Amino acid sequence: MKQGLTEICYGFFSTLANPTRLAIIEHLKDKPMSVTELVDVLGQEQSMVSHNLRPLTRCKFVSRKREGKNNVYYLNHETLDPILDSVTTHATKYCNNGINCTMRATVT
Amino acid sequence: MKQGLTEICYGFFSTLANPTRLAIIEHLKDKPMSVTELVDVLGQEQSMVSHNLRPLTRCKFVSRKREGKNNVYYLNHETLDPILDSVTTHATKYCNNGINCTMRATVT
DNA sequence: TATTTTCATGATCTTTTCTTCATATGAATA
DNA sequence: TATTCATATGAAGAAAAGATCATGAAAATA
Repeated sequence: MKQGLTEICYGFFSTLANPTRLAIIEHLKDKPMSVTELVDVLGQEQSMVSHNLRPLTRCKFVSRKREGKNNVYYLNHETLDPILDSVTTHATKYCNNGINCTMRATVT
Repeated sequence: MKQGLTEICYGFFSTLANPTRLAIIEHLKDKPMSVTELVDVLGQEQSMVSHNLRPLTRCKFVSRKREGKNNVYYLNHETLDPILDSVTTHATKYCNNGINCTMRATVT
């Protein structure tokens, strides 16, 4: 049974709506990296990086591959490149690159 | 001063990461609607609809136009159509249309 | 201008999500 | 096989976001 667009999008966007996960994505854009490498470049705790890799993996935004003693994570460029390009275009055109944005979605 | 991609994306995606706001977007895809009309089709409280229209407006996903005694909201198709198409494509190809997805991003 | 209709906003409580600490697991190497 | 390196997982307190109730404000109309 096919789910509605709203539900699918909710899982999709809420996985992306997190600074740590976005930073991971931004780094994986350049090259695949192991957890330890991500920990180094992000300056975050290992458990935090691992915790955040999980939803990214579940939603297929990244894939994992065991290489020697490392788990190396690969970005799903096919999905994410066009999406991130769209965001950039929108931000440039409508948001002055985010300068005027609160960067929060709070409903109030 | 230009903000990093991560920050811009965070505002962008967290605004989209909400079922009510996504439902609003889905309805506005068909045609512009007033708040009262949205309240009717969504079956949600008026204050809730208004509260959720705010971040959508701030992020320029919708625009507002006063028409008579109504505030009519217009979807930004230019930004949202390609994005939603990308999500659908991803869901079809990688997620079996969301059937296997928890639909939540929870870190644990 | 008083009233109604339409919509926005504020405050508060609830729920969800995040962060951190502690610990477990698994593969490689000594 | 004991140890180490690399990573995942669980649980719990903290923080953020959401839902609801109450109220305020603007435009149209009577």
